[in-house]
Amino acid sequence: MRYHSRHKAEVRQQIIRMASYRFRSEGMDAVGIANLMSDLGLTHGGFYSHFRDKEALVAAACRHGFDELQQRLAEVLAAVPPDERLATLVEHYLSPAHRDRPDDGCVAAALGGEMARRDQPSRQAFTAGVEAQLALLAHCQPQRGGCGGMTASVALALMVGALLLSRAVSDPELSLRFLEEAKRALMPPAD
Amino acid sequence: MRYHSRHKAEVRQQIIRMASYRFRSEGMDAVGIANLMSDLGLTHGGFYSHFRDKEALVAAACRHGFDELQQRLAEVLAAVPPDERLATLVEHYLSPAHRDRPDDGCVAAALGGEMARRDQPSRQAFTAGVEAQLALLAHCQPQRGGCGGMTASVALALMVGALLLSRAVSDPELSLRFLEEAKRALMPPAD
DNA sequence: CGCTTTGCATGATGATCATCATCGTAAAAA
DNA sequence: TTTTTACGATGATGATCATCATGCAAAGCG
Repeated sequence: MRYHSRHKAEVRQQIIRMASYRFRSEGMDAVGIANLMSDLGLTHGGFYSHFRDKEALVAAACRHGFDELQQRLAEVLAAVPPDERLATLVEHYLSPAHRDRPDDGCVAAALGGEMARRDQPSRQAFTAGVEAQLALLAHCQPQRGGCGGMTASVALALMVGALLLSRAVSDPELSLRFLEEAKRALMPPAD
Repeated sequence: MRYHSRHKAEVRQQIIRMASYRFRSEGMDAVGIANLMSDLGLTHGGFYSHFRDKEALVAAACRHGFDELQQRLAEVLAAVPPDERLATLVEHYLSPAHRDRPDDGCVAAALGGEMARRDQPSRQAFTAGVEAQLALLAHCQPQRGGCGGMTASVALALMVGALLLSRAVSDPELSLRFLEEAKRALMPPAD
């Protein structure tokens, strides 16, 4: 090998990382291979020695995005007493900061809509990520039943939907309303 | 004018109608002008005499999609006693049939993710549609408070999120779980 | 120090994209 | 019947797309 043996793997990782950001912020169709590679100081030629096609990159980027979030969240939640974990997670997920940084945020909310139209490999990677999110959510329910009596899948659907709508809507007030009211619905109702 | 005076308006309406279907089922970026026009037996040339640019079509298609749904729902709900309206709406929205026909379904669920990245005109049309949905939802809450104690914006976010995830996920069982559990959460809890 | 290996660059392919300028033609108006 | 008018067809523009075939140059191995 002409570079040290890790080099190819490192470049591959960089491609995936950059793709996972740009896909989330611009959409998967809007990011071209050549443009993406040039972000890393490379040209489009080498791409196909790393991935069979764009679909393979989408799947890898999807996995990477979920893994990264999962890991980051696990760290944050571990530092918080168990009965505050749900509140911490919800507060973070439904914050304006998360709304305004889709590139660094939840893959499900950023790419869920387009995922429904993709091929099997990508959708499988996406599904695995969603399942991991569900497990994490179920794991930090304060007591039996879950978030204000919701199951994990209901809580996830609500969070994803609220974040998605808060991003799509052009009225800042309505945008905030989606975040705030979802937050309230997810937090334990009593003081 | 060479055709009868309604002709141009009719063609315009057909373009919008077709666009609103194809945008929902294929995504707004994936549908090209030339391809869309050829669906109507026309060529790409005349498009720009109907719309300033593609963005204008997106906004119009968005309005059309919401209007159509709003009208169809209003008809269905009017034929149902007030205390069954919420259940009817939820049952319909979270049905596998709706999941499997995005082209004929909710604009918010199909295009919400991509809407966040579009220009102002489209997002304003989208926002107006969302507001109409919220009003309709608030209007068919069975009693004070709303769907199992949810506000309209929470109910909408949950429905949109559940439908979106049920479409994106590749596991049929998980897909159904999103629909069923969201349904349960939205229906009045007591028998 | 030369050989082999291979990651990446170069460039081509053919397709599609949004947009616009031009023009024929068919229908309405006269 | 003749004139007018504008819808929509044709074709060009320049950009970008995913994908692949070829070739260079550098790094590890001998």
